[in-house]
Amino acid sequence: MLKYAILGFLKYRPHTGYEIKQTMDKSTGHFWHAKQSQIYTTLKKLEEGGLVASHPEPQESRPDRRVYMITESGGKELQVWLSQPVTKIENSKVILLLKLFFSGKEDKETILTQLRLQRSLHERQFERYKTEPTAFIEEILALQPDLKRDALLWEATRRFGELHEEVYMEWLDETISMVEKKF
Amino acid sequence: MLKYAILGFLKYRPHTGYEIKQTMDKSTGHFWHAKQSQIYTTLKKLEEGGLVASHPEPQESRPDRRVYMITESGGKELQVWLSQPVTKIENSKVILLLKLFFSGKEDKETILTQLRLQRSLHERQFERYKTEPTAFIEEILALQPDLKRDALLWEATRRFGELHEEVYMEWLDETISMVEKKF
DNA sequence: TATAACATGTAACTAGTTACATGATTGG
DNA sequence: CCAATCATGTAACTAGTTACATGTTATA
Repeated sequence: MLKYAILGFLKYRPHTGYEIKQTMDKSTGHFWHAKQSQIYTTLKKLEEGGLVASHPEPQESRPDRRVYMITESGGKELQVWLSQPVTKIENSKVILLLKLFFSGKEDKETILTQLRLQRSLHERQFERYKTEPTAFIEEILALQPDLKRDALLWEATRRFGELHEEVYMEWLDETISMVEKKF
Repeated sequence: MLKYAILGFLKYRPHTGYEIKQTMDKSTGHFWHAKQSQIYTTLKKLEEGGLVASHPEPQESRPDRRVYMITESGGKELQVWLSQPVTKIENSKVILLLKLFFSGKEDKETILTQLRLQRSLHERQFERYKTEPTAFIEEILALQPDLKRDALLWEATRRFGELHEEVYMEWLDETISMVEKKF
């Protein structure tokens, strides 16, 4: 899938591997991410398959960069993927829930510490999703006002993250007080 | 991580690989799942590491089963894992959002079809989370009333799934009407 | 009579993570 | 002067998926 994320970013403009990582972290970070190393290996595979093309760009006083562009065939592959509906819901993996599920023999305080730590982590994340992707969207829209439709969808994905963090905190609060009372 | 899920189930009672798959689907399915093949290979690795032990159980008129039990060392490893706090929030991957993010050039109807299909899938899933794990919890609690504490936590994880599906639907409705109006 | 459920496993593959290796420049 | 940023890549590994292989029995 990272393949399509990369093609998607390159559709807007050429990127180096390093830049893809940065753009990804600032925009799709809360629903799609990748390590730098995986980005480089995937770019290589994409180039072998003719979906992207690259050229080295010498820089003064900086290491050389390799700039990647999407090819016509890459554009088509992206388009086909985008037009296909997602026909199933993905089963996610949540380590916290797995641990909690098997924690019946743990003592009350261990569980509460666990849940309270998560509460603070998600609170921070919630604040992030309200500012970071918003800044990203406004920044790009100021330079390219023709991306209004894109920006509406970007905002929708940001909103998803916000709602999810909100409900996560709600659930943590609910669960913390349940454990406090009934354990 | 599947390793810990398996140890967790074996802590309650011995299971065959086949049974682990079934139990997992009915209980942790919405936040932890695995393919049958992965369960078998993981059991094998766990046995090599001495964390579980197995013996074959001949059956009349059925293929033989291999029953796995947790060992003392396996119990300890589980215990250590359970007591460690989860110190970061995991970055999830949501294909639908990735697709939506790059769909600025798709036409309105393609996007709406996509979102409406998801709406119906999540509605079905929502109904499931309200009944399936509940039935599982009650079934076990009827046989083993000493698992009351465990059952409280199981119910909390079920509630998480319910809340998440609810907010997912909320977001889909919000996004569908946004696309209808502004695209 | 067909298909779902029971039952176990291997092989090949794809995806993703961690660790290593290298090295210049800028800002505090 | 130290940490962060810029910049690219490989190797080894872990996790997970797909496909293949085999065979019985209960049930609709």
